[in-house]
Amino acid sequence: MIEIIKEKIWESLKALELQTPSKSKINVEYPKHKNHGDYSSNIALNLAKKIRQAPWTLAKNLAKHLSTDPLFSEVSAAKPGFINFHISNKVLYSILQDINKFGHEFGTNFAKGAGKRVLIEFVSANPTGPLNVVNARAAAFGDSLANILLAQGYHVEREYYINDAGHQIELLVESIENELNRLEEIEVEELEEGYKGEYITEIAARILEAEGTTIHQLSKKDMTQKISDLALDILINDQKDTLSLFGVCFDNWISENELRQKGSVEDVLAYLSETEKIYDKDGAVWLCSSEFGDVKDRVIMRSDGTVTYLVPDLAYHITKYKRGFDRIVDILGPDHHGHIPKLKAGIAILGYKPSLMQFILLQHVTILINDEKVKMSKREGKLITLRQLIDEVGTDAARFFFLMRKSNTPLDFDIELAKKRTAENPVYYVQYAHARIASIEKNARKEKLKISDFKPKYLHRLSHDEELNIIRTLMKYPELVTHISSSYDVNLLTTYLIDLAGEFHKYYQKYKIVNKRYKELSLARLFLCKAVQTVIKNGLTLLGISAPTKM
RNA sequence: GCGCCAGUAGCUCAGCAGGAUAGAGCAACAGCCUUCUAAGCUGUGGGUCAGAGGUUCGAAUCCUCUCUGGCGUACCA
Repeated sequence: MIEIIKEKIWESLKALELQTPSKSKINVEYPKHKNHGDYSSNIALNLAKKIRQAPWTLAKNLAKHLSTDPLFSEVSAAKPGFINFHISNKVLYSILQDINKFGHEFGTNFAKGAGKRVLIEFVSANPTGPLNVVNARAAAFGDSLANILLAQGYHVEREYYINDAGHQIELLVESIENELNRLEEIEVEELEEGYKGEYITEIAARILEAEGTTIHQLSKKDMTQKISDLALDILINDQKDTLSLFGVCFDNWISENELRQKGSVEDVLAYLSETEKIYDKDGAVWLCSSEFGDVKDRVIMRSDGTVTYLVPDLAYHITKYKRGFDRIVDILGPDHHGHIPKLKAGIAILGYKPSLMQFILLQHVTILINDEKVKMSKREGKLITLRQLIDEVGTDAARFFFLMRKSNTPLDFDIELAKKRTAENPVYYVQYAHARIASIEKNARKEKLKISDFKPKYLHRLSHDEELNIIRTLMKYPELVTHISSSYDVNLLTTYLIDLAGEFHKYYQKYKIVNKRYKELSLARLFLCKAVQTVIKNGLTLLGISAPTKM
């Protein structure tokens, strides 16, 4: 609708033989106050200076010209020079018809993405333990964003990068090996840094069960390899299972280990040395990242000859470029933001366009139980895992809660609230609106009111402010989804659904929907309810949350 | 020190593609179930949008500085 109005304004300016700005400069927005109409534009204020005309006169002229358009019931000029648009009821009614006609496709806009290829990498947790709450936030966010981009016609691939190589894996294997020995009452020494927690014991026990004591007959090297293979297999599969419980499925699982075996690390080092943007210092090899926006240069090869994390990560990102994506999105945890400038610099040095990459940083998640913050420590193995979260509050509530906040603000996750089955809990509030409508429809069937008997001419029975306002809210849905596909503010959809559900609950409370004495009115209201239900369901689906018909 | 993110009602936060009187939920208080699910609804109170400048016809929104908090600033990943 916003686009249509922009178009209309542009045509009007042309018709009035005024200087026309580019359409993208025309601003149309939702006014804060209802008596300012459904949409408003400040075009007269912005253009006044250029045209040397008072904004007020310009606004009046434009309003007069636009008010003949059947799209609007009223177009008026307001105080300093705003133009306020009131959409005609007829158009509002036609939106309801659109919603019920398009059903689950209402709110899609495939033309926007037009098949452009987008890669979204998210979660990518170390396979050194179960998924934690920040991983969970990333999973909910990345998956929902992917859904939204898909609905806008982008060709999206969800990707998980498995960091199954490097120092952390060595530590993991050492920890398990130690635990294995401990289980068999072989004397062990405490590891200084190593992984703790029940899952280490569990994995050790499972390996023991699968392999028996024969594992000790292997050479040290073979045994380490065996443990590594088995442990990673267990951990990665556990992550996959948990994610799928959470409703998240990845298209690609990329293994760092495999990339390394293909020699991509050596390749990157070779490319880098050709660029002359690396140098030796203090026995290590450094990258001139500071020339490309980083705060300082970075080591890429340590004095012991091993490469730092940056190198395989560059190798990995090059594969993203080579696969020809139009947009590369990385969703990262809060502890990774220092990594972005290095990566961008490296990419630029290697001759790729850093501007194709977009980074989304998720902030911390704090778990609250009975208003108390739960302290977590990975080293001690004390953490709340995604699996526990799913068991405690369920996938629907967890996903909704993770998506209520902007990605770049910290999130407090109140477990008690997420478990509540009352209006305080926004998930239930929204889902209940959907279920309630299903229930109303059931009641209508009992009363012999069939939605198939509905006729468009009944729509004018929807005349209350509440009814028209609900349609206005429904009308915003498609442009909201489009907006989110560029801004990545997935939280706006969550908020929108809460608002829509609220409007509906209030309406329900005030007006009787099914009343067989007033057939036309009842059918019109059922038609409205159906549309509300469709939009709630479509929205929840994008968020990866179920829309139950009974609660 | 430098960098990133944030600071809006008692609490948790929306709003920040500059707009016309700053919003919701919770908490507090007062109400609504012989009526399509009370997992719901109605009403009341509550604010120097951290502070100071600047840009603008117009700033919670953009810019600069200050203060406060979180994180980063590894030859960790």
